Amino acid sequence: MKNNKEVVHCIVDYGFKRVGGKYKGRILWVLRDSVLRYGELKRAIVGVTPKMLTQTLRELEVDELVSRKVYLEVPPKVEYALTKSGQELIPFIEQLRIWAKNQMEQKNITVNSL
Amino acid sequence: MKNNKEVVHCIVDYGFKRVGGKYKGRILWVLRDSVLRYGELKRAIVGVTPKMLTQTLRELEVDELVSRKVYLEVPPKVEYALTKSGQELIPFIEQLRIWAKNQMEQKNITVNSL
DNA sequence: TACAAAATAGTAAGTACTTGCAGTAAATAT
DNA sequence: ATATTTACTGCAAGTACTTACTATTTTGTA
Repeated sequence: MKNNKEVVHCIVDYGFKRVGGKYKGRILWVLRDSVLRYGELKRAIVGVTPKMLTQTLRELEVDELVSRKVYLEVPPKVEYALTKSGQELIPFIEQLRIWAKNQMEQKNITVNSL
Repeated sequence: MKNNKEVVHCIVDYGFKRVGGKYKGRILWVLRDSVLRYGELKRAIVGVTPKMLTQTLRELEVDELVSRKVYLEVPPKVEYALTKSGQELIPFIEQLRIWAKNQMEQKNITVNSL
């Protein structure tokens, strides 16, 4: 999302710009109750390419929704966790999730993985 | 969003796919408490091109978040309103909005229009 | 000494999303 | 007869977003 991130039209617009994007919601959601290493996230978010995962995590980090902790070991170890702001977003995602669940039931849609 | 809309990885993924996109959130939000004509929406959503607005409204219609009522008059008159599913999404957007508002205050960000 | 492991970085190529611009329809006002 | 109004549609062009693939770092291990 290099997109006019500067041009915010309204508060709702601002909100969606922080959380929008192909993987952000899922990443925040899996981090809701556990700190995860890069590789663990990779396995959790089925379908992400490593490049995309890293890139998305960087954006979340810049926006201060996710924190990154590097352990100086070899092989490398990096842990990702929600920040306070990130945690505050969880109830919101939870609500979307409830809505989505109902929709999927009504429309008889099933999920590919998980 | 022609994007693998078919490939849903999890419930959260499904939810974000319905509401994601550059203008969907804003459109749903302005429709929260009033039925609007195409032209009114156009003025409300600062920055949308007519093409994009139409396209986005079509997607929302297909997803049954928004209803479209055509009056057989000349010049044409078309009204857009939230469906039941669309309305159920409002509390969610409201929550994102509260979060976003806090964030913007903390980060001292201001809005370009509105 | 070559090899594996974990977490990336860089660049080119591909695909999806948006914009811009021209054009349509049909009744009414001029 | 022509202009005006409203809500679009179609297509080409432009921009943003993703993927694919190659490469890097460092230390313990075979």
